[in-house]
Amino acid sequence: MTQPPDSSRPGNDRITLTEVAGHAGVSRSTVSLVLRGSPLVAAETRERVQAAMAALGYIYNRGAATLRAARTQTVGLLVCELNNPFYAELTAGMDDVLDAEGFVAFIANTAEQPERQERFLQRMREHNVDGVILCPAAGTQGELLDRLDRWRLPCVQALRFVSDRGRDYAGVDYQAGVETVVDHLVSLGHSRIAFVGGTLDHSAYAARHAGFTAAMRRHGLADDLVLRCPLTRRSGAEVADDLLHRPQAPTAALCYNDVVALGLMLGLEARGLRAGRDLAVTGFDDVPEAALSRPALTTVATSARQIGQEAARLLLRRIADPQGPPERIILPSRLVVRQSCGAPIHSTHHRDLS
Amino acid sequence: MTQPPDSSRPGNDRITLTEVAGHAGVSRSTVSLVLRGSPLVAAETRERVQAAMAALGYIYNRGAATLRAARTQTVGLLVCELNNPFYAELTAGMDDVLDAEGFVAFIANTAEQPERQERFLQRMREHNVDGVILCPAAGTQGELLDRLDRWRLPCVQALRFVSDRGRDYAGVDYQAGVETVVDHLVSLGHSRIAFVGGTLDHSAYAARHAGFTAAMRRHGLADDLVLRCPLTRRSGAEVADDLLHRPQAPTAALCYNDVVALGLMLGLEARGLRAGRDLAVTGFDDVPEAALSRPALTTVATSARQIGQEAARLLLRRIADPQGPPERIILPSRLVVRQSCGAPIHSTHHRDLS
DNA sequence: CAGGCTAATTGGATCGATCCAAATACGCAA
DNA sequence: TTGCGTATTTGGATCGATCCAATTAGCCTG
Repeated sequence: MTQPPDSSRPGNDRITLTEVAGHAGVSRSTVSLVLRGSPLVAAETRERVQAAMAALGYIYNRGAATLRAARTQTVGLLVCELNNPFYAELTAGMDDVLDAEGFVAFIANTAEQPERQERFLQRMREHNVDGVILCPAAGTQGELLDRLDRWRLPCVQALRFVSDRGRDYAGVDYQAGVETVVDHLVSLGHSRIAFVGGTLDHSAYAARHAGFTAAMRRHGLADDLVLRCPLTRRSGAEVADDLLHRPQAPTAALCYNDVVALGLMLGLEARGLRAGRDLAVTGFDDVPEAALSRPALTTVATSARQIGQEAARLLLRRIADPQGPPERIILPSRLVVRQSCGAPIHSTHHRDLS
Repeated sequence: MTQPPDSSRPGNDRITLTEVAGHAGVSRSTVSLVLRGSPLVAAETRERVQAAMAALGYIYNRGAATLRAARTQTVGLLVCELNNPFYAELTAGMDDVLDAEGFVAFIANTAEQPERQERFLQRMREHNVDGVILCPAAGTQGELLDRLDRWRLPCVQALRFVSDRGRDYAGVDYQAGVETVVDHLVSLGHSRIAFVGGTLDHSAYAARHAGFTAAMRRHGLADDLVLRCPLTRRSGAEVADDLLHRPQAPTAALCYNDVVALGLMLGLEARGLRAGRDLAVTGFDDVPEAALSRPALTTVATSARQIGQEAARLLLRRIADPQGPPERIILPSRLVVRQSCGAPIHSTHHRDLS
């Protein structure tokens, strides 16, 4: 009927700064200064306090600190598609930089759902994050960024943007990447080139499509062969028929990303056709499988990890200086020519491994 | 020389519960009760308070709440290798469940470094997480779990464990998975089978190796052909020579995971050999590339996302009831027979897409 | 030795919520 | 009208840190 006599109340055993102060024979204020590495404290005192902290097993209570101090040393990562290996790499890159600066990141997978993204943002605000890195879900309204401003919540957009006017952004030069691919295909003699894949509207789609259009026009070629389809292997495979049974069938398919390209190659194979011989196929991202498929996929390499690192760096800078000038970091991409575009097939000895 | 006159102090504009109370004409206590959904509050009052919150744009300050309340609604995710697509999927699964319960997760990539893992754990404690999901870095000492106990920090191990005696764990039945592979290879007539890959010692390695040994002995076969190598494509390729130039060369290589297996297949090819014809090759994980390689890789499918979900569920249960009985969830794996093990080659029409 | 200056330390108020015991309001029976 | 039980509401103390103005200690100089 009563509490068990020996019941040690849960969580009551946490050592506080006051207890450390008692043990070290100084005031709370001094311990607090030591915690924050203030130069005001005498070396001898500092050591005594640190010894006390070690002896008692003191753990800093950031929640308490946050109540007074401005910062929490936390940031939010809102990723539009966490299960995609590309974003995994990106996240790892962010983690590298944040860890080095003593920050911890909340992670959230918005799964391309704006309302989920909204929910997570609220939650992050409740947790008082110092800023967020956002890969905006497709369909995100531009008004969101204004709200972030009003909330005074520093935000860096990564890989995609709702708007990048006057805002921090880290991404890849998708347009130039696609243009390089077109140039390469044209140099191989192709003139009917299709742009394949992508259903959602966001800046990353727009940029690639713009690259396609710009390069085609530059070469005086028609840029109207655009097939939108979901970014899955399956849809890539299914689009093969549509592509080949047109009045003027293209001789090359420039795919939105590797996943679609790999799917398309499977679709061709299932029809007894082969990429690189019957249809030139190219991808985008250079996922590990690209080097591995037969024929190996010509694609554009982007360094996901590095983008993650840059985005984190931008955010930390913005947190430190909210008024500073906005920065855009656009990393270059790199054309990786393999066999799927019809270039001469090399010996497998030279295939790249990862 | 003085502050600009209009300088609105940063962060001073946050609405507090007290202001909501004033606006709604009730006390702070009442607002607090509304926030926590207490049934004590009269419906009419509740509505008035909620209207005030909406009108003022109130944001709950969890940091402040944490100071008094026991819970933070946050957990930590310590992943040993975040950039691996497998873990990306796992993380997405955890996120699904945590989101539904209103929790947010801190993420940390330990990158197989115990000291990094240690650092993150301290940081999570500072942030007062309610619990952690741990994929222990290779080399983690068993003593860590005791410390977690002492800290009263609920912990669920996932995919690997340091020790699972009396502890929560969610993972895959690696041993059974490997045994199935051995059985299949034996049924195809193989008797000299090598176990290839893995350098780090952890439970996931031990379980697979145990499966190999058990099944081989069961069939009365020698289980001593074990080649340890790093889990990269490159090492997989390099191991091919070693494998083939032994006095009694094996006829099958059961690889630790798909990455090594895919590498090994490339190594064979570079020597003019072919998996499934000159050497049976199998993998583990069923990564997307497995279905895509030529020949397609026979492997064992595990559902990463589901494991993530289960691990999160276990953790939430443990947080709710710290004294409850420990639970182990072992999900089954599934043999996926493709061409790399020497089974008859099917038409590509039947190849599975993802 | 007083006075001034720097270096180091300190106590009390404070952040924004929760907890708890106590106060108040209301309805109804005696 | 009083008394009492139930339903609501409330003020003050509290969590564990930080901030700030004020104090104390130590040293040098004239």
